[in-house]
Amino acid sequence: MKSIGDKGLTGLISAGELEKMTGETVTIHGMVQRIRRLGWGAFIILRRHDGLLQCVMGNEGNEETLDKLEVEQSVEVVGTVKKAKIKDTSIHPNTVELHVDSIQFISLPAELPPVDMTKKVLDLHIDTNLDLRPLSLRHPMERARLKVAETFASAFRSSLTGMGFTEIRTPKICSVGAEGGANIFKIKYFDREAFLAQSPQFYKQMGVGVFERVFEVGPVFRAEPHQTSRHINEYTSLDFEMGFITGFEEVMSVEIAVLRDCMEALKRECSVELEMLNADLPVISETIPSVTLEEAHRITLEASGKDNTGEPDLDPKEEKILCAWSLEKWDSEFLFVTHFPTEKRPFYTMDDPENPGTTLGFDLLFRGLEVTTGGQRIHDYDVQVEKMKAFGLDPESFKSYLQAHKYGLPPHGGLAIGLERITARILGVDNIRLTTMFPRDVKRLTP
RNA sequence: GGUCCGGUAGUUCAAUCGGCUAGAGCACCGGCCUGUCACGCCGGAAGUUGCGAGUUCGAGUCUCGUCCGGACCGCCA
Repeated sequence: MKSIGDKGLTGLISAGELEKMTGETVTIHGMVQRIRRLGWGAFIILRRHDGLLQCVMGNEGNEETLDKLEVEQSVEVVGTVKKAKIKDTSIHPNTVELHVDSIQFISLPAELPPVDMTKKVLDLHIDTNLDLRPLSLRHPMERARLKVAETFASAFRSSLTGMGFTEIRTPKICSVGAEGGANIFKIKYFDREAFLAQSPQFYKQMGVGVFERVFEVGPVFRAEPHQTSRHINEYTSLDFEMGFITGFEEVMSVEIAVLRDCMEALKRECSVELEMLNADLPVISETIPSVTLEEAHRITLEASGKDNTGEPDLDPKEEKILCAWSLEKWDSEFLFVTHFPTEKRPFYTMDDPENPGTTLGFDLLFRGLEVTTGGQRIHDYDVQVEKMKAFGLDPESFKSYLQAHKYGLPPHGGLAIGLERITARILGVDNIRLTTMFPRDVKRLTP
Protein backbone atom coordinates (compact mmCIF):
# COMPACT_ATOMS: atom_id res chain seq x y z
CA MET A 1 0.00 0.00 0.00
CA LYS A 2 1.17 3.47 -0.85
CA SER A 3 0.05 6.80 0.36
CA ILE A 4 -0.02 9.56 -2.23
CA GLY A 5 0.25 13.16 -1.13
CA ASP A 6 0.34 16.44 -2.95
CA LYS A 7 3.55 17.67 -1.35
CA GLY A 8 6.75 17.84 -3.30
CA LEU A 9 5.12 18.44 -6.67
CA THR A 10 7.36 20.67 -8.71
CA GLY A 11 5.22 23.15 -10.54
CA LEU A 12 6.02 24.21 -14.06
CA ILE A 13 8.02 27.39 -14.26
CA SER A 14 6.06 29.77 -16.46
CA ALA A 15 7.57 31.99 -19.13
CA GLY A 16 6.74 35.01 -16.99
CA GLU A 17 8.53 33.53 -13.98
CA LEU A 18 11.59 32.65 -16.05
CA GLU A 19 11.92 36.30 -17.06
CA LYS A 20 12.40 37.21 -13.41
CA MET A 21 14.89 34.44 -12.61
CA THR A 22 18.04 35.90 -14.14
CA GLY A 23 21.11 34.32 -12.58
CA GLU A 24 19.24 31.35 -11.12
CA THR A 25 19.89 27.74 -12.02
CA VAL A 26 16.77 25.88 -13.10
CA THR A 27 15.79 22.43 -14.27
CA ILE A 28 13.17 22.45 -16.98
CA HIS A 29 11.81 19.96 -19.45
CA GLY A 30 10.55 20.36 -22.97
CA MET A 31 10.65 19.01 -26.48
CA VAL A 32 13.21 20.14 -29.02
CA GLN A 33 11.46 22.41 -31.53
CA ARG A 34 14.57 23.33 -33.52
CA ILE A 35 18.34 23.35 -33.31
CA ARG A 36 20.59 25.96 -34.86
CA ARG A 37 24.15 24.70 -34.89
CA LEU A 38 26.95 27.23 -35.19
CA GLY A 39 30.70 26.86 -35.08
CA TRP A 40 30.97 27.38 -31.31
CA GLY A 41 27.88 25.50 -30.20
CA ALA A 42 24.17 25.57 -30.74
CA PHE A 43 20.93 27.35 -30.02
CA ILE A 44 18.33 24.85 -28.93
CA ILE A 45 14.73 26.03 -29.03
CA LEU A 46 12.61 24.06 -26.58
CA ARG A 47 8.83 23.74 -26.83
CA ARG A 48 7.26 24.06 -23.39
CA HIS A 49 3.75 24.23 -22.03
CA ASP A 50 3.44 27.97 -22.54
CA GLY A 51 5.88 28.85 -25.28
CA LEU A 52 9.29 28.42 -26.80
CA LEU A 53 12.47 28.83 -24.77
CA GLN A 54 15.88 29.49 -26.27
CA CYS A 55 18.71 27.46 -24.76
CA VAL A 56 22.40 27.98 -25.54
CA MET A 57 25.04 25.28 -25.40
CA GLY A 58 28.76 25.56 -26.19
CA ASN A 59 30.63 22.76 -27.92
CA GLU A 60 33.27 22.26 -25.26
CA GLY A 61 32.59 19.09 -23.29
CA ASN A 62 29.20 18.72 -24.96
CA GLU A 63 30.26 17.18 -28.27
CA GLU A 64 28.49 13.90 -27.59
CA THR A 65 25.24 15.53 -26.42
CA LEU A 66 25.12 17.90 -29.38
CA ASP A 67 25.82 15.00 -31.72
CA LYS A 68 22.83 13.07 -30.37
CA LEU A 69 20.48 16.03 -30.25
CA GLU A 70 17.58 15.94 -32.71
CA VAL A 71 14.24 17.70 -33.08
CA GLU A 72 11.24 16.35 -31.15
CA GLN A 73 13.31 14.70 -28.45
CA SER A 74 11.95 15.07 -24.92
CA VAL A 75 14.70 16.43 -22.76
CA GLU A 76 15.43 17.74 -19.30
CA VAL A 77 17.76 20.71 -19.25
CA VAL A 78 19.70 22.14 -16.33
CA GLY A 79 21.05 25.63 -16.88
CA THR A 80 21.31 29.22 -15.79
CA VAL A 81 18.82 31.89 -16.78
CA LYS A 82 20.54 34.84 -18.42
CA LYS A 83 19.37 38.01 -20.07
CA ALA A 84 19.07 37.92 -23.84
CA LYS A 85 17.66 39.96 -26.68
CA ILE A 86 15.79 37.58 -28.92
CA LYS A 87 14.41 39.10 -32.11
CA ASP A 88 12.07 36.24 -32.90
CA THR A 89 8.84 37.27 -31.19
CA SER A 90 7.39 33.78 -31.49
CA ILE A 91 9.89 32.81 -28.77
CA HIS A 92 8.42 33.43 -25.35
CA PRO A 93 10.11 34.48 -23.14
CA ASN A 94 12.33 36.51 -25.43
CA THR A 95 14.13 38.57 -22.81
CA VAL A 96 15.97 35.63 -21.25
CA GLU A 97 17.57 32.38 -22.38
CA LEU A 98 18.92 29.32 -20.67
CA HIS A 99 22.68 28.68 -20.66
CA VAL A 100 22.81 24.92 -20.54
CA ASP A 101 24.93 22.94 -18.10
CA SER A 102 23.54 19.53 -19.04
CA ILE A 103 20.88 17.88 -21.12
CA GLN A 104 19.27 14.59 -20.22
CA PHE A 105 17.45 12.66 -22.92
CA ILE A 106 14.10 11.49 -21.59
CA SER A 107 12.46 10.12 -24.71
CA LEU A 108 13.55 9.77 -28.32
CA PRO A 109 11.32 9.82 -31.41
CA ALA A 110 11.32 6.71 -33.61
CA GLU A 111 11.47 8.79 -36.77
CA LEU A 112 12.28 12.30 -37.83
CA PRO A 113 9.33 14.48 -38.84
CA PRO A 114 8.41 13.97 -42.51
CA VAL A 115 7.87 17.71 -42.93
CA ASP A 116 9.93 20.75 -42.13
CA MET A 117 8.87 21.77 -38.63
CA THR A 118 11.73 24.18 -38.07
CA LYS A 119 10.54 27.07 -40.20
CA LYS A 120 8.59 30.09 -39.06
CA VAL A 121 5.66 29.21 -41.31
CA LEU A 122 4.58 25.62 -41.72
CA ASP A 123 4.21 25.52 -45.48
CA LEU A 124 1.94 22.52 -46.03
CA HIS A 125 -1.04 21.55 -48.13
CA ILE A 126 -4.06 21.49 -45.88
CA ASP A 127 -4.47 17.78 -46.55
CA THR A 128 -0.87 17.00 -45.56
CA ASN A 129 -1.27 19.21 -42.53
CA LEU A 130 -4.43 17.42 -41.40
CA ASP A 131 -3.09 13.93 -42.11
CA LEU A 132 -0.09 14.75 -39.91
CA ARG A 133 -2.14 16.61 -37.28
CA PRO A 134 -0.49 15.05 -34.18
CA LEU A 135 2.80 16.39 -35.51
CA SER A 136 1.78 19.53 -37.41
CA LEU A 137 -0.04 20.91 -34.34
CA ARG A 138 3.34 21.09 -32.64
CA HIS A 139 4.36 23.89 -34.95
CA PRO A 140 4.18 27.23 -33.08
CA MET A 141 1.71 28.81 -35.49
CA GLU A 142 -0.63 25.82 -35.55
CA ARG A 143 -0.47 25.64 -31.80
CA ALA A 144 -1.13 29.36 -31.51
CA ARG A 145 -4.43 29.06 -33.42
CA LEU A 146 -5.71 26.46 -30.99
CA LYS A 147 -4.50 28.48 -28.04
CA VAL A 148 -6.55 31.42 -29.29
CA ALA A 149 -9.63 29.21 -29.74
CA GLU A 150 -9.30 27.75 -26.26
CA THR A 151 -8.74 31.16 -24.69
CA PHE A 152 -11.88 32.40 -26.45
CA ALA A 153 -13.92 29.45 -25.14
CA SER A 154 -12.53 29.93 -21.67
CA ALA A 155 -13.38 33.65 -21.75
CA PHE A 156 -16.91 32.83 -22.95
CA ARG A 157 -17.28 30.65 -19.85
CA SER A 158 -15.97 33.16 -17.36
CA SER A 159 -17.85 36.05 -18.91
CA LEU A 160 -21.20 34.28 -18.66
CA THR A 161 -20.44 32.86 -15.23
CA GLY A 162 -19.83 36.44 -14.16
CA MET A 163 -23.30 37.38 -15.42
CA GLY A 164 -25.01 34.73 -13.33
CA PHE A 165 -25.18 31.95 -15.90
CA THR A 166 -24.72 28.32 -14.86
CA GLU A 167 -22.69 25.98 -17.04
CA ILE A 168 -24.56 22.82 -18.00
CA ARG A 169 -23.69 19.60 -19.84
CA THR A 170 -26.34 18.15 -22.05
CA PRO A 171 -26.49 14.75 -23.78
CA LYS A 172 -24.97 14.32 -27.19
CA ILE A 173 -26.91 11.11 -27.77
CA CYS A 174 -30.52 12.07 -28.39
CA SER A 175 -33.81 10.61 -29.51
CA VAL A 176 -34.82 13.53 -31.72
CA GLY A 177 -32.97 16.37 -33.41
CA ALA A 178 -33.47 20.00 -32.49
CA GLU A 179 -33.60 21.34 -36.00
CA GLY A 180 -35.30 18.48 -37.78
CA GLY A 181 -34.39 17.57 -41.32
CA ALA A 182 -32.03 15.00 -42.76
CA ASN A 183 -28.83 16.61 -41.52
CA ILE A 184 -28.61 14.47 -38.43
CA PHE A 185 -26.29 11.54 -37.73
CA LYS A 186 -28.09 8.32 -36.94
CA ILE A 187 -26.41 5.91 -34.54
CA LYS A 188 -27.17 2.53 -33.07
CA TYR A 189 -28.13 2.76 -29.41
CA PHE A 190 -28.36 -0.80 -28.09
CA ASP A 191 -31.43 -2.13 -29.89
CA ARG A 192 -32.77 1.31 -30.74
CA GLU A 193 -32.05 4.16 -33.09
CA ALA A 194 -30.61 7.38 -31.71
CA PHE A 195 -29.08 10.59 -33.05
CA LEU A 196 -26.05 12.72 -32.38
CA ALA A 197 -27.02 16.13 -31.02
CA GLN A 198 -27.12 18.82 -33.71
CA SER A 199 -27.69 21.46 -31.02
CA PRO A 200 -28.20 21.58 -27.24
CA GLN A 201 -31.27 23.75 -27.89
CA PHE A 202 -33.96 21.69 -26.11
CA TYR A 203 -31.85 21.09 -23.03
CA LYS A 204 -30.83 24.73 -22.80
CA GLN A 205 -34.50 25.71 -22.72
CA MET A 206 -35.18 23.10 -20.04
CA GLY A 207 -32.21 24.58 -18.18
CA VAL A 208 -33.84 28.02 -18.20
CA GLY A 209 -36.62 26.57 -16.05
CA VAL A 210 -33.98 25.33 -13.61
CA PHE A 211 -31.27 28.00 -13.44
CA GLU A 212 -32.83 30.89 -15.41
CA ARG A 213 -29.52 31.49 -17.20
CA VAL A 214 -27.47 28.61 -18.61
CA PHE A 215 -24.67 28.03 -21.06
CA GLU A 216 -22.77 25.17 -22.59
CA VAL A 217 -19.54 24.74 -24.51
CA GLY A 218 -19.76 21.49 -26.36
CA PRO A 219 -19.67 19.57 -29.63
CA VAL A 220 -22.54 19.48 -32.09
CA PHE A 221 -22.88 17.23 -35.11
CA ARG A 222 -24.24 18.03 -38.56
CA ALA A 223 -24.61 15.36 -41.21
CA GLU A 224 -24.72 17.86 -44.07
CA PRO A 225 -22.56 16.85 -47.03
CA HIS A 226 -21.19 20.36 -47.46
CA GLN A 227 -17.71 20.78 -48.86
CA THR A 228 -16.57 24.29 -48.08
CA SER A 229 -13.86 26.03 -46.12
CA ARG A 230 -16.40 27.17 -43.52
CA HIS A 231 -18.12 23.86 -42.72
CA ILE A 232 -17.14 20.84 -40.69
CA ASN A 233 -19.41 18.08 -39.47
CA GLU A 234 -18.47 18.30 -35.83
CA TYR A 235 -17.88 21.71 -34.33
CA THR A 236 -17.84 23.43 -30.98
CA SER A 237 -20.95 25.38 -30.17
CA LEU A 238 -20.80 28.20 -27.62
CA ASP A 239 -24.39 28.27 -26.46
CA PHE A 240 -26.32 30.27 -23.92
CA GLU A 241 -29.96 30.68 -23.03
CA MET A 242 -31.49 33.21 -20.63
CA GLY A 243 -34.90 33.67 -19.02
CA PHE A 244 -37.01 36.73 -18.18
CA ILE A 245 -36.01 38.66 -21.25
CA THR A 246 -38.13 41.57 -22.40
CA GLY A 247 -37.14 41.12 -26.03
CA PHE A 248 -34.64 39.40 -28.25
CA GLU A 249 -32.46 42.51 -28.24
CA GLU A 250 -31.53 41.58 -24.69
CA VAL A 251 -29.90 38.42 -25.99
CA MET A 252 -27.99 40.52 -28.50
CA SER A 253 -26.86 42.87 -25.72
CA VAL A 254 -25.47 39.97 -23.73
CA GLU A 255 -23.65 38.76 -26.82
CA ILE A 256 -21.98 42.16 -27.24
CA ALA A 257 -20.82 42.06 -23.62
CA VAL A 258 -19.56 38.49 -23.97
CA LEU A 259 -17.71 39.25 -27.18
CA ARG A 260 -16.06 42.24 -25.56
CA ASP A 261 -14.91 40.09 -22.64
CA CYS A 262 -13.59 37.47 -25.05
CA MET A 263 -11.63 40.00 -27.11
CA GLU A 264 -10.17 41.51 -23.96
CA ALA A 265 -9.13 38.06 -22.77
CA LEU A 266 -7.39 37.41 -26.09
CA LYS A 267 -5.60 40.74 -25.87
CA ARG A 268 -4.49 39.92 -22.33
CA GLU A 269 -3.59 36.26 -22.66
CA CYS A 270 -2.70 35.68 -26.31
CA SER A 271 -0.55 38.63 -27.30
CA VAL A 272 2.35 36.37 -28.31
CA GLU A 273 0.06 34.16 -30.40
CA LEU A 274 -1.77 37.07 -32.01
CA GLU A 275 1.48 38.70 -33.02
CA MET A 276 2.84 35.42 -34.35
CA LEU A 277 -0.31 35.00 -36.44
CA ASN A 278 -0.36 38.67 -37.44
CA ALA A 279 -3.97 38.94 -36.32
CA ASP A 280 -5.96 42.09 -35.63
CA LEU A 281 -8.53 41.89 -32.88
CA PRO A 282 -11.81 43.54 -33.77
CA VAL A 283 -12.96 46.51 -31.74
CA ILE A 284 -16.30 45.96 -30.02
CA SER A 285 -17.81 49.38 -29.67
CA GLU A 286 -20.72 50.34 -27.43
CA THR A 287 -23.25 49.28 -30.04
CA ILE A 288 -23.36 46.94 -33.01
CA PRO A 289 -25.55 47.96 -35.95
CA SER A 290 -28.61 45.84 -36.62
CA VAL A 291 -30.72 45.59 -39.76
CA THR A 292 -33.71 43.48 -40.70
CA LEU A 293 -33.36 40.94 -43.48
CA GLU A 294 -35.49 43.17 -45.69
CA GLU A 295 -33.23 46.15 -45.02
CA ALA A 296 -30.19 43.95 -45.58
CA HIS A 297 -31.40 43.00 -49.06
CA ARG A 298 -32.03 46.67 -49.84
CA ILE A 299 -28.56 47.66 -48.64
CA THR A 300 -27.03 44.89 -50.73
CA LEU A 301 -28.91 46.09 -53.79
CA GLU A 302 -27.82 49.70 -53.27
CA ALA A 303 -24.23 48.84 -52.43
CA SER A 304 -23.54 46.30 -55.14
CA GLY A 305 -26.48 45.98 -57.49
CA LYS A 306 -26.93 42.39 -56.35
CA ASP A 307 -30.68 41.84 -56.07
CA ASN A 308 -31.67 39.34 -53.38
CA THR A 309 -34.99 41.04 -52.63
CA GLY A 310 -37.52 38.51 -51.43
CA GLU A 311 -34.91 35.82 -50.70
CA PRO A 312 -35.62 34.20 -47.33
CA ASP A 313 -31.95 34.15 -46.32
CA LEU A 314 -28.55 35.71 -46.94
CA ASP A 315 -26.10 34.08 -49.31
CA PRO A 316 -22.34 34.07 -48.71
CA LYS A 317 -21.62 36.91 -51.16
CA GLU A 318 -24.29 39.05 -49.56
CA GLU A 319 -22.77 38.43 -46.13
CA LYS A 320 -19.50 39.87 -47.42
CA ILE A 321 -21.21 42.87 -49.02
CA LEU A 322 -23.13 43.62 -45.82
CA CYS A 323 -20.01 43.40 -43.67
CA ALA A 324 -18.20 45.79 -46.00
CA TRP A 325 -21.16 48.17 -45.72
CA SER A 326 -21.22 47.90 -41.93
CA LEU A 327 -17.52 48.67 -41.69
CA GLU A 328 -17.77 51.59 -44.10
CA LYS A 329 -20.93 53.14 -42.71
CA TRP A 330 -20.83 52.23 -39.01
CA ASP A 331 -17.16 51.42 -38.49
CA SER A 332 -18.23 48.03 -37.16
CA GLU A 333 -16.82 44.68 -38.18
CA PHE A 334 -19.95 43.12 -36.72
CA LEU A 335 -23.50 43.36 -38.02
CA PHE A 336 -26.74 41.89 -36.69
CA VAL A 337 -29.38 40.80 -39.18
CA THR A 338 -32.85 40.18 -37.75
CA HIS A 339 -36.36 39.11 -38.74
CA PHE A 340 -35.71 36.11 -40.92
CA PRO A 341 -38.91 34.55 -42.21
CA THR A 342 -40.74 32.00 -40.08
CA GLU A 343 -40.17 29.13 -42.49
CA LYS A 344 -36.39 29.62 -42.44
CA ARG A 345 -36.13 29.39 -38.67
CA PRO A 346 -36.61 26.39 -36.38
CA PHE A 347 -40.05 25.71 -34.89
CA TYR A 348 -39.04 26.93 -31.41
CA THR A 349 -38.38 30.48 -32.68
CA MET A 350 -40.90 33.11 -31.64
CA ASP A 351 -42.73 34.95 -34.41
CA ASP A 352 -42.74 38.73 -34.35
CA PRO A 353 -46.32 39.75 -33.51
CA GLU A 354 -45.73 43.12 -35.18
CA ASN A 355 -44.34 41.65 -38.41
CA PRO A 356 -46.28 38.48 -39.15
CA GLY A 357 -44.30 35.92 -41.12
CA THR A 358 -40.99 37.05 -39.59
CA THR A 359 -39.26 35.90 -36.45
CA LEU A 360 -37.59 37.44 -33.43
CA GLY A 361 -34.39 35.81 -34.49
CA PHE A 362 -31.03 37.17 -35.51
CA ASP A 363 -27.71 36.27 -37.07
CA LEU A 364 -24.44 37.98 -36.29
CA LEU A 365 -22.12 38.56 -39.22
CA PHE A 366 -18.41 39.14 -38.63
CA ARG A 367 -15.81 39.83 -41.31
CA GLY A 368 -18.01 38.42 -44.04
CA LEU A 369 -19.27 35.32 -42.28
CA GLU A 370 -22.21 34.27 -40.14
CA VAL A 371 -20.82 33.42 -36.70
CA THR A 372 -23.96 33.39 -34.53
CA THR A 373 -27.60 32.46 -34.74
CA GLY A 374 -29.97 33.35 -31.92
CA GLY A 375 -33.35 34.65 -31.01
CA GLN A 376 -36.30 34.64 -28.69
CA ARG A 377 -37.98 31.25 -28.21
CA ILE A 378 -41.58 30.32 -27.73
CA HIS A 379 -42.31 29.86 -24.02
CA ASP A 380 -46.05 29.25 -24.10
CA TYR A 381 -47.07 25.60 -24.29
CA ASP A 382 -50.11 26.02 -26.56
CA VAL A 383 -48.31 28.38 -28.92
CA GLN A 384 -45.44 25.91 -29.26
CA VAL A 385 -47.75 22.96 -29.89
CA GLU A 386 -49.62 24.93 -32.57
CA LYS A 387 -46.42 25.97 -34.32
CA MET A 388 -45.17 22.40 -34.34
CA LYS A 389 -48.36 21.36 -36.05
CA ALA A 390 -48.02 24.20 -38.54
CA PHE A 391 -44.51 22.89 -39.30
CA GLY A 392 -45.95 19.42 -39.96
CA LEU A 393 -44.40 18.00 -36.79
CA ASP A 394 -46.12 15.69 -34.34
CA PRO A 395 -46.10 17.27 -30.84
CA GLU A 396 -46.41 13.77 -29.44
CA SER A 397 -42.85 12.94 -30.52
CA PHE A 398 -41.58 16.05 -28.71
CA LYS A 399 -43.44 15.20 -25.53
CA SER A 400 -40.42 15.06 -23.27
CA TYR A 401 -39.13 18.41 -24.58
CA LEU A 402 -42.55 20.03 -24.21
CA GLN A 403 -42.54 19.30 -20.49
CA ALA A 404 -40.47 22.46 -20.18
CA HIS A 405 -43.30 24.53 -21.65
CA LYS A 406 -46.10 22.53 -20.07
CA TYR A 407 -44.86 23.20 -16.55
CA GLY A 408 -44.14 26.85 -17.28
CA LEU A 409 -41.24 28.83 -18.72
CA PRO A 410 -40.42 32.53 -18.56
CA PRO A 411 -39.91 34.46 -21.80
CA HIS A 412 -36.44 33.44 -22.90
CA GLY A 413 -33.93 33.44 -25.69
CA GLY A 414 -30.40 32.54 -26.47
CA LEU A 415 -27.82 31.97 -29.14
CA ALA A 416 -25.00 29.83 -30.41
CA ILE A 417 -21.57 30.95 -31.61
CA GLY A 418 -19.46 28.66 -33.79
CA LEU A 419 -16.10 28.59 -32.03
CA GLU A 420 -13.99 27.46 -34.98
CA ARG A 421 -15.65 30.01 -37.23
CA ILE A 422 -15.25 33.04 -35.04
CA THR A 423 -11.65 32.03 -34.28
CA ALA A 424 -10.93 31.72 -37.99
CA ARG A 425 -12.40 35.18 -38.65
CA ILE A 426 -10.45 36.71 -35.76
CA LEU A 427 -7.23 35.22 -37.09
CA GLY A 428 -7.95 35.81 -40.76
CA VAL A 429 -7.65 32.08 -41.45
CA ASP A 430 -9.49 30.98 -44.60
CA ASN A 431 -10.30 27.41 -43.67
CA ILE A 432 -11.95 26.59 -40.33
CA ARG A 433 -10.22 23.23 -40.33
CA LEU A 434 -7.11 25.15 -39.32
CA THR A 435 -8.78 26.44 -36.17
CA THR A 436 -9.95 22.91 -35.31
CA MET A 437 -7.69 20.45 -33.54
CA PHE A 438 -8.92 17.35 -35.37
CA PRO A 439 -11.52 18.39 -37.94
CA ARG A 440 -14.26 16.06 -39.14
CA ASP A 441 -15.60 16.62 -42.62
CA VAL A 442 -17.30 14.53 -45.28
CA LYS A 443 -13.98 12.99 -46.29
CA ARG A 444 -12.06 13.03 -43.05
CA LEU A 445 -12.52 10.70 -40.09
CA THR A 446 -8.85 10.45 -39.01
CA PRO A 447 -6.73 11.36 -37.19
C1' G B 1 -25.11 16.53 -54.88
C1' G B 2 -23.42 20.52 -58.81
C1' U B 3 -19.44 23.68 -61.18
C1' C B 4 -14.34 24.73 -61.70
C1' C B 5 -9.13 23.59 -60.52
C1' G B 6 -5.23 20.36 -59.12
C1' G B 7 -2.01 15.58 -58.11
C1' U B 8 5.92 15.93 -60.11
C1' A B 9 11.75 14.08 -54.46
C1' G B 10 10.13 13.62 -47.26
C1' U B 11 7.83 18.58 -48.13
C1' U B 12 6.59 23.24 -50.94
C1' C B 13 6.92 24.33 -55.92
C1' A B 14 9.33 24.72 -61.37
C1' A B 15 9.73 22.26 -66.11
C1' U B 16 8.00 27.54 -72.49
C1' C B 17 4.66 24.56 -78.57
C1' G B 18 4.87 17.29 -77.03
C1' G B 19 11.73 17.18 -77.44
C1' C B 20 18.61 17.03 -74.30
C1' U B 21 20.25 13.33 -68.12
C1' A B 22 12.63 16.04 -64.79
C1' G B 23 15.06 21.18 -61.75
C1' A B 24 14.98 24.55 -57.22
C1' G B 25 14.03 26.03 -51.82
C1' C B 26 13.49 23.73 -47.15
C1' A B 27 14.03 19.13 -44.42
C1' C B 28 17.80 15.04 -44.26
C1' C B 29 23.40 13.35 -44.51
C1' G B 30 28.90 15.11 -44.56
C1' G B 31 32.25 19.43 -43.85
C1' C B 32 33.10 24.72 -42.21
C1' C B 33 31.47 28.90 -39.13
C1' U B 34 32.33 32.30 -31.39
C1' G B 35 25.40 35.07 -30.79
C1' U B 36 22.03 32.66 -34.19
C1' C B 37 16.89 34.04 -34.49
C1' A B 38 13.05 31.56 -41.60
C1' C B 39 21.45 31.96 -39.46
C1' G B 40 25.27 31.63 -43.34
C1' C B 41 28.94 29.00 -46.72
C1' C B 42 30.68 24.32 -49.45
C1' G B 43 29.32 19.38 -50.85
C1' G B 44 25.90 14.91 -51.00
C1' A B 45 21.88 11.71 -51.26
C1' A B 46 16.87 11.86 -52.58
C1' G B 47 11.84 10.64 -58.50
C1' U B 48 7.37 4.17 -60.81
C1' U B 49 5.70 12.61 -62.53
C1' G B 50 -1.36 9.35 -58.14
C1' C B 51 -2.82 4.67 -60.86
C1' G B 52 -4.22 2.17 -65.67
C1' A B 53 -4.68 2.38 -70.81
C1' G B 54 -4.23 5.07 -75.55
C1' U B 55 -2.12 8.56 -79.48
C1' U B 56 3.06 9.59 -81.03
C1' C B 57 9.67 8.63 -83.49
C1' G B 58 9.18 10.77 -78.53
C1' A B 59 4.30 12.04 -73.03
C1' G B 60 5.23 15.23 -66.51
C1' U B 61 2.86 17.83 -70.82
C1' C B 62 -2.33 15.45 -75.38
C1' U B 63 -6.91 11.77 -75.00
C1' C B 64 -9.94 8.25 -72.15
C1' G B 65 -10.83 5.74 -67.60
C1' U B 66 -10.00 5.56 -62.41
C1' C B 67 -8.48 7.08 -57.43
C1' C B 68 -7.30 11.18 -54.23
C1' G B 69 -7.46 16.33 -52.96
C1' G B 70 -8.74 21.75 -53.14
C1' A B 71 -12.01 26.20 -54.10
C1' C B 72 -16.90 27.78 -54.80
C1' C B 73 -22.44 26.84 -54.68
C1' G B 74 -26.83 24.73 -52.14
C1' C B 75 -27.35 24.35 -46.49
C1' C B 76 -25.60 26.17 -42.10
C1' A B 77 -22.42 28.09 -36.99
